[in-house]
Amino acid sequence: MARSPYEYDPYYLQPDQDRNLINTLFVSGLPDDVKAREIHNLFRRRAGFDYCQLKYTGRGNQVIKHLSFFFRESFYFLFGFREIYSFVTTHCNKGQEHEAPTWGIGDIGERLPMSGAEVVAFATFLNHQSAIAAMHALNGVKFDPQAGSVLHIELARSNSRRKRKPGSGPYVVIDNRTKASANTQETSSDDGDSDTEEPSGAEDADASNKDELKTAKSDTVQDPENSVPAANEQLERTIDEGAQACSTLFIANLGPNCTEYELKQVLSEYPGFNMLKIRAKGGMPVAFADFEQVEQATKVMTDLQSCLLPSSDRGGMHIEYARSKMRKP
DNA sequence: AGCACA
Repeated sequence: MARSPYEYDPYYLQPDQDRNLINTLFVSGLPDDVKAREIHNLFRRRAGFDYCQLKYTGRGNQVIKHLSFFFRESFYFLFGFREIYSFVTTHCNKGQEHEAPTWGIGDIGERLPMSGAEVVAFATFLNHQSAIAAMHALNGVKFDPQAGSVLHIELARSNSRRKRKPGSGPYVVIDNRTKASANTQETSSDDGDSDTEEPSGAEDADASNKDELKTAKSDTVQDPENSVPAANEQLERTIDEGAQACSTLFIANLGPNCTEYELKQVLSEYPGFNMLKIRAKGGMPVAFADFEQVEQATKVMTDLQSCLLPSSDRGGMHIEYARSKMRKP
C-alpha cells in the first residue's frame, strides 16, 4: 500500500530496507574544471545527502573509431547517455587513439549540451527516495551559466561500493586519467589505485589545495570586476532550486485517478495555501498549487517532494516551481 | 522530464 504523506518522514533519513535500491546518482555534463567542492555544495543541502565523489577518467581528447552518422544517431536514440559514456570511455582507453577520429567526446558534448565528459560525479544519499528527489530537483539545471553546461543526472547503475573513509572529507576525488593527458590538470600526483569506481581516498585537504589553484587560474582568465559576482549570484539561484522561485507550484507524476480533493487535503495543511487547479493534458494529470508566499511554496515543495498519494501509481509527486504565478480568480 | 488559467 502506498505511503501517505502523513506518515512520510520529511527528512528522508530512513535507510532503505531494500539493499537493492539505488541511492547513488550519476552526474555528467560537468565542465572539465569542476571541483569536488562544487559538487559537494550542489548536493549538500539536499535532504538525505551523504557524500559525493568526483571522478576523472580517460583522456582529455578521446576519440573512437569511425561511426557513421546513421549509426551514431541510432545509438543515441536507443541508449541513454550513460551507455554512450561508458562505450566511449571503454573504447578510448584501449590505445586506439590513432584510429580515425570522427566521433569524439566533443560531439557528445554538443548533442547533450555539456562541455566535457571526462569528468563525472557520483552523489550518494542515505536512501533511494532522497536520491530521486535530488535528481528531480537538479537534473537539467545550468551548472555554469556562463559556459552553458547543463547537468545530466540519472541513477547510477550501482551504489557506491565503499563508504567514505572515517578520516576523509565529505567528498573524494578519483583520478583515473592517464599520465599523458594530465597536462590540463595538475592532479597527476595522486594516481587512482584502480580502474574501478572505488575512490582513491584523496584527503580533502589535498582536494582543497587543488581547488584553490584552479580557482585562482580561472579567475585570471575571466574578468573578476563585475561579471564574476553577478555570475555567482546567478549560479546560486540556478542550482539551488533548479528553477526560478515562484509562489505557485507545478506538481507532476500524479496517478491517473488523482483527485483535486485528495491533493487539497494534503496541501491545505500548509500555511499560505491559496488554491489548487488540476489539469489533465492528454494523459496524466498535473496540478498547480498557489500559495501566498514563495517561502511557503518552497516549504511545501521540499516537504512533499517525491511523496506518494493514495492514488499514486508511478512513484511520488514531482514538484517544481511553476513557470508563472497562478492568476487571480 | 510533463507548466494552465486569463
